[in-house]
Amino acid sequence: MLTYTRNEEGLFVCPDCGATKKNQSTMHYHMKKHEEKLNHACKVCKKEFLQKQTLDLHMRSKHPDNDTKKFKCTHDNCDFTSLTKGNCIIHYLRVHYQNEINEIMLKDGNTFSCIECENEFSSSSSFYYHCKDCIQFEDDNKYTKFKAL
DNA sequence: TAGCGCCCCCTGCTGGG
DNA sequence: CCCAGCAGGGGGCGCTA
Repeated sequence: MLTYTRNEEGLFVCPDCGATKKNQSTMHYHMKKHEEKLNHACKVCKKEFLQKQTLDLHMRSKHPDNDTKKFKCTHDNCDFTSLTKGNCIIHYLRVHYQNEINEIMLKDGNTFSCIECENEFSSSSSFYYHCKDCIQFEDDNKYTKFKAL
């Protein structure tokens, strides 16, 4: 089995490809990819995934049971629900903060950039997700209050 | 060092209007 | 064709063995 080492900066170094990671768990995950030990298969449809969490998400979306959790949009009179908190945040900003976002969004072809922080994003989804850091909310913590149902 | 769980963030694809 | 939403991957953090 391969083992990783630390360099003089204290970073974890992959002996296989030389990649460096500052977090030990991240390097551990990286090493597993080299060893191809990340096969998580769905018991129902046999589909395979790299990560257990991805398998869990697949199970919740394709083979839901009574315990399946969803995140609900906290905006007044909005019934939107999503399997992931991230998607719920994107929905919340895209739909309910459209005006605020339009003020800071600069679209150039398929590239979305933020005039507040000058970051660029390759998709609208990632731009909207990013906007939670650049937009002034009426209720600062509202987007963090999405409840798992 | 190894293993696990949980989370955030980003991305690409898809389906509906 | 565009956009909202879905679903998957990468990696960070914390904890325990």
